[in-house]
Amino acid sequence: MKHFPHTVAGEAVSVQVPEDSRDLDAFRLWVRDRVSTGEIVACDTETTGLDTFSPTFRLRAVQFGTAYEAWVLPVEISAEMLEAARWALRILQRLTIHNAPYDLLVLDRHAGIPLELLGPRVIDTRVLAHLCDPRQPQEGGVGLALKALCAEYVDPTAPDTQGDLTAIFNGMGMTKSNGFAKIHIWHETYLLYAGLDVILGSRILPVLQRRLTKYGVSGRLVDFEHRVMRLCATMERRGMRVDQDYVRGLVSRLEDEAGIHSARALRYGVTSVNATAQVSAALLGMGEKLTQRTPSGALKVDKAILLDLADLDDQWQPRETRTPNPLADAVLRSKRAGKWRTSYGIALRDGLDSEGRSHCKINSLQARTARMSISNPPLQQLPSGDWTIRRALMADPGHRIISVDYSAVEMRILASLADETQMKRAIAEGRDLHDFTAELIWGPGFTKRHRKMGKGVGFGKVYGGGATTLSRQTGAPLAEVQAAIAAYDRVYPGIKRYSRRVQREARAAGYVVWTPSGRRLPLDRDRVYAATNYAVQSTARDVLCQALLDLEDAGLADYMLLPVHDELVAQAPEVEAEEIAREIGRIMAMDFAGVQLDTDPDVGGASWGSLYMKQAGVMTDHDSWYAAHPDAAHAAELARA
DNA sequence: CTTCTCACG
DNA sequence: ACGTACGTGAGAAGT
Repeated sequence: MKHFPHTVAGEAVSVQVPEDSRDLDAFRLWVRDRVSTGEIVACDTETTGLDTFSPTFRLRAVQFGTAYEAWVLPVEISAEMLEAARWALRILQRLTIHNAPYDLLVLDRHAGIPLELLGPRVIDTRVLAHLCDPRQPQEGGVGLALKALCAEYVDPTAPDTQGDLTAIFNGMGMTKSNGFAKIHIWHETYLLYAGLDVILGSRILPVLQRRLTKYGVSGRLVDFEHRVMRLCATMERRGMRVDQDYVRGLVSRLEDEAGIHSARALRYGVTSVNATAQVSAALLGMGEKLTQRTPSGALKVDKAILLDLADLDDQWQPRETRTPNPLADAVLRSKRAGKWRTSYGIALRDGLDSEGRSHCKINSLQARTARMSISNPPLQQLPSGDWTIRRALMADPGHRIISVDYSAVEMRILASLADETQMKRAIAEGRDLHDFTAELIWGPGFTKRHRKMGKGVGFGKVYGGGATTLSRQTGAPLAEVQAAIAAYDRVYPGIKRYSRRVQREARAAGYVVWTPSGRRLPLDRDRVYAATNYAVQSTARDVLCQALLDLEDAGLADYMLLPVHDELVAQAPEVEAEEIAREIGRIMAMDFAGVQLDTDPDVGGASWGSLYMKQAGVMTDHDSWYAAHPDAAHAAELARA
């Protein structure tokens, strides 16, 4: 047995590392004691990296611990060691893990402990930390990292285990990314830190629980978030099939396209299209005027500005308002192709599991407002105006892709929270909200432009923006925007009233917005106007999460693939896809405090991209299911027109 | 590491 | 009294 004494918060603690069968007997005795006392045991894993689903990934150690004692099981050295860890994971009824989805998926895939078995017994301290304070360090919060939480609440002198190990890796000629795979399993600091992490995890749990009680965050919300976390972990485990041949072709096409347009840019002296200083200098040299500046004072040359110079509208169609600037055009096209190639093409090409599936990370509780985020690859941010990227993602063989989204969910939630009579009436009557708004303000003869303005003002309300920004965003004259906002406030008095109230209540509560779900959202003192947005965005997120749980209760969890803010992407076998989509839509639809939240189910073909194809010919040419069902392609074209 | 840009809802 | 656009993840370039 290896034994490392250490100090945490001025108290002696001990890290034990079994080396053989006899040592494991002592471990088992310790585990039995923990079972009989009913203590919550902290658990953690050490692995070769973060790419849980990669074919080269390995589990190296499994740790268990309480406030004073940790056991580090180097499971990679023997089947017996792994079996002891598996036994402990099965027998321990109450565990705590920091960032549980990671370890749950590691143990599910690499230790044969099903997520469904272990998940319900785990309290995730990262979830508790988010419910206490969702702010990241850069936003003035403690953050959600175990290290930062412990420095704040347990022991400011506790070592930065991750950071220190990185330094050790560097000193041994390894990097942060390969060090966890290469460092020797008996490296003493590695083992000590592996043990300290569970001791710290064990100590942070009661601190966070007390804070939640103090703040008045309900146990119901804690349970809700744990269920959502587990359900998202099952989606992460399922992953999504990638059409690898298609992706390789896509990457190569985008590479060619980026090359052609960067060669065009080179003719104007721009050697790197992503170097904004080069681009702005070259444009000035061509006689263009650049007036907008970035926060740091540099000349701004973003997409909107380049589209103007290239005489293109936001759909990249010629506007014929000026002579197109060829450099602006080349930079735009080269940058887009380059970004799509690296951020989406290569991200989807690499990092797949052995079956060619992509397992994006679903962070079920991430943003300031509790919104989810998705990374590696960022599947929530794939281009939606064009089907070519999403075409790479496929339903399982014999299945079709389904998407069910909420209609104007944030506006509807705002109407409900604000109890805005007119708006609620429009929703109840099934009216298009932006048409209704335009008609209220400008009368039955309202134009498309009026509708767009009304919609923009609505967004401004949701975001807490003002006339200046809206005018800048839409390009509409300031006076016109101001008039529209005034008219909006006149026809929807409840919205302004609610906005004032939620800001007043947030100030009174110590700069905290409380959502209907009982979530506390700290507010920046100098951005109190964001209160409305926080309440609306966070509530919309809670609505989708409740819907996910309702779908699970209805036995539909196996069909889910990915949540996307106000939408669920799913799949179902061809023969029942239409029916499953309707059923998902029916269950997701709900009454939210007197306002109906409607859903819009859509069924595509074999690829996610098929949902974004507008013409039947494109569907039959580029999606295998539609190729075999051309009549359905024509029906889909009509439905999407 | 920061800045800028760009993809999404 | 007045006005404030919300939330993410990621790559490239430059310091």
